[in-house]
Amino acid sequence: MRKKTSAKPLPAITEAEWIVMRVLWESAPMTANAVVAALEGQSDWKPKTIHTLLRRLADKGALSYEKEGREFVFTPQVEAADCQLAEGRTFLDRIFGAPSLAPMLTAFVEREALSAKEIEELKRILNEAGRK
Amino acid sequence: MRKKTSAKPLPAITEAEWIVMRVLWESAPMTANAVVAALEGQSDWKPKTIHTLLRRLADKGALSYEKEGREFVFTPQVEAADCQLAEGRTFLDRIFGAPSLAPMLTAFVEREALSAKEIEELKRILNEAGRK
DNA sequence: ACATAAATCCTACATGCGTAAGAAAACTTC
DNA sequence: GAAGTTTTCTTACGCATGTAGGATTTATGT
Repeated sequence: MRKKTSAKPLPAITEAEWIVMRVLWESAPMTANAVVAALEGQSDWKPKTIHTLLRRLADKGALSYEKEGREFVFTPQVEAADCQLAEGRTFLDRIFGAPSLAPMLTAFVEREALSAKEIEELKRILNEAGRK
Repeated sequence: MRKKTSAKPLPAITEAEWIVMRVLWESAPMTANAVVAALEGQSDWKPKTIHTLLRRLADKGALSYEKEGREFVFTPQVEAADCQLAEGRTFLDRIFGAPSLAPMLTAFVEREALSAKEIEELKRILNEAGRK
């Protein structure tokens, strides 16, 4: 069975929202306060700001929430890899004019932005990909 | 002599502006009208809109312009690869939380978003990078 | 030089996003 | 069941961005 069969359209996630989503993807389900606590130190947002972001994400379907005692508990409704892939394609299109990784990799190489170690890691990832 | 010595801060380029910059990087120097003509069909912007984008890009130093007869001629003042690298790092940070290409490549692989041909091309780019 | 056409300069406006305060509701504890 | 505390809901506001119209200036042909 193919993966893409039911492909619901992914919600647009803004820059600030990505920070929140990354926390959720790592440790969901989480209460609003747990998210606030997790972001302590990583951002200087007021709790109210984080609540706003959670609500907006829930509004657009990126998160679900259900009451658990006194607090809401949030859970991602979209998968990280799907959103990352979609954002990646959009990004490549915007910056390089084509949804392919090659021009991006070329730009990094051209500016010597990759260490030897990173190059090895990327090769390893590609080799595993090819072998499947 | 190192490359980064004079690193002036790159201007922030918005989504719409990237489309204009890509045209300029390909065929600069260009008059405003040449840019408008080049974007004919690729976008449904009114000429005035494109003029506004050119002006904003000039304002922030991404383009220079000088009068050539009746029209201005625009030339990029920043290099594509530099901007692409900077945007790429920002993007990787925003989406994956780290400025490394590996997580992005992993996400693409994980979703089987790369053809065998693309994988080969990426490997080739990496091999050339390593050999320098 | 004057009219005309073409270019540039200034101004504008809606929407989205980052950021958050204040109001209202709900749960807890006495 | 009233008071206090904690959560959620409603509302807001400035700035950036996409999108462009109108006013003004500049070149050009006669």
